[in-house]
Amino acid sequence: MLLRFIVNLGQITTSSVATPRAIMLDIKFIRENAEAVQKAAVDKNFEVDIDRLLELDEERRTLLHETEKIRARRNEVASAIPKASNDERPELIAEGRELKEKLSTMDEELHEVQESYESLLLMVPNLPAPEVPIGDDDEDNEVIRHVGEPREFDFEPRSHEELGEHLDIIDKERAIRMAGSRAYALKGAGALLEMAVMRLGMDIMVEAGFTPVIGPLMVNREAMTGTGFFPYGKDDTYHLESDQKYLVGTSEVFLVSLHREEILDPETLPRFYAGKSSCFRREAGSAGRDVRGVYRVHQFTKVEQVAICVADKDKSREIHEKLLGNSEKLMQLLGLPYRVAIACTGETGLGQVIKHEIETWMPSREKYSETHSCSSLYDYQARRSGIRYRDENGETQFCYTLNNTLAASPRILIPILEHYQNEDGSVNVPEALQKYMYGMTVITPES
RNA sequence: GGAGGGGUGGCCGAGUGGACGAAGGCGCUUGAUUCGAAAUCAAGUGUACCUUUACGGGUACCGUGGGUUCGAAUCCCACCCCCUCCGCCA
Repeated sequence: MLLRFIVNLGQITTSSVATPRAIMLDIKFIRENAEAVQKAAVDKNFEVDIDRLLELDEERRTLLHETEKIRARRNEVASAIPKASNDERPELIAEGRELKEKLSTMDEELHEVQESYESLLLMVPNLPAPEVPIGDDDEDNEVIRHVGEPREFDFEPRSHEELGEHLDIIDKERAIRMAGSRAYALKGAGALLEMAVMRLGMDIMVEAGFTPVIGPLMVNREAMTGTGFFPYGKDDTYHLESDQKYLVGTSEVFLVSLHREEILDPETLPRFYAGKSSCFRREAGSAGRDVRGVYRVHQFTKVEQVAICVADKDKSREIHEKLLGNSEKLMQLLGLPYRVAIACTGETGLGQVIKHEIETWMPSREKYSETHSCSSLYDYQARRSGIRYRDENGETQFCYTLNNTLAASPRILIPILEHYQNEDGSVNVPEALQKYMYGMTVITPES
């Protein structure tokens, strides 16, 4: 089985040996469900050796126990010294010195074990929900409903690329000249169209009670690891080397990280956020794929939904449907034909429990293609990010997180342009977008 | 970019080598008082990991990481962040 990602372990740093933080699936859970976890990794197409992890866990705990015993004695000796008589003191100091030596070698060993352990732990995937079909690629996704019908053209429809050029609203040639492959520029009605979709999207979000957020697009490694994009997604992420910052591939990174290392008041849950941001993706390993048009680009704009809720599967599922519903609402307002599918295991990301994709009909591709992705992660991100709440027993619990695309452009412009095109190469503006387009109803080369 | 100041618990704030997981205050919880409340008094009040059937015990955490020491919130080094002034700037 081909591995989806090439893993770079080199730069993962771990938290201190003395205070291991919960950073992944609960190790106790992994211990008790080793087989299921290993199966999840195989089904999801991630390579991780659970047996090795458990071995390291065993070693780690043994060393932890031993070092803690030495530390306890060291503390005892150290506090006895000031009270000791002059006769006793040299002996105690000698013992302390000895303990220090012992501790330093053992600590080093523990450190190494801990580091391997945590690196491995970061790569353990979350378990997919039972209803997720097992499979390798999107061929194995399970379509659960269709909404709308692909348009029957009584003329030869043009691709969005042709339309974009004809209308002079998508300029790839000039953009590529200054920025390289997969670059594009939206001009005139093209730029307005993108902004219109984003504004419509944000209106839906605000009406639904989501808090709009514009957040940092350059973030540190902790935010990337905390949201589960590192270590696996590292190759797909732009790195600003001189500042040790990374460009986010989605506003999910800053929306989830908003509450990093916080204990939230459960009264304030669930929290709903809508982020609007540029998104940056290197698209590593996809050279030569989807090179036509603006389907797969390095930089795009997105309105994203994020929810943080209590650790309850039913509640999470309820919110999942709500997020999905918001996106479908947008699609229906845009009047675009789409279908909804459950992503199979091979298409389900490291932390994802279940993912629904909205796939929109794209005439030029002659198929439904992904425009939205709605994911439940349970406590996967919250563990890594330290987002907790206090339950009714006063115990801290990790929150559950979810996210879904509300609208991503320019990809969403593809079905809009292609679906609403006219025989003369003009494009009708969907009614829902007209008010954000200064009343423009049709895009022509002159408009 | 240059010069200086600073990061301690939910908050404020003390602490410059041992009695400090950390004074004091505020806040919060519980109890006493009260018909009830306020005020007052008393007790409690961080996070995580390891261990234990349990009661409990242990370890770590004073921005982060290293170092010195029998012993570090306290001393040393590096980094991160915040504030003030200067420079530059949408």
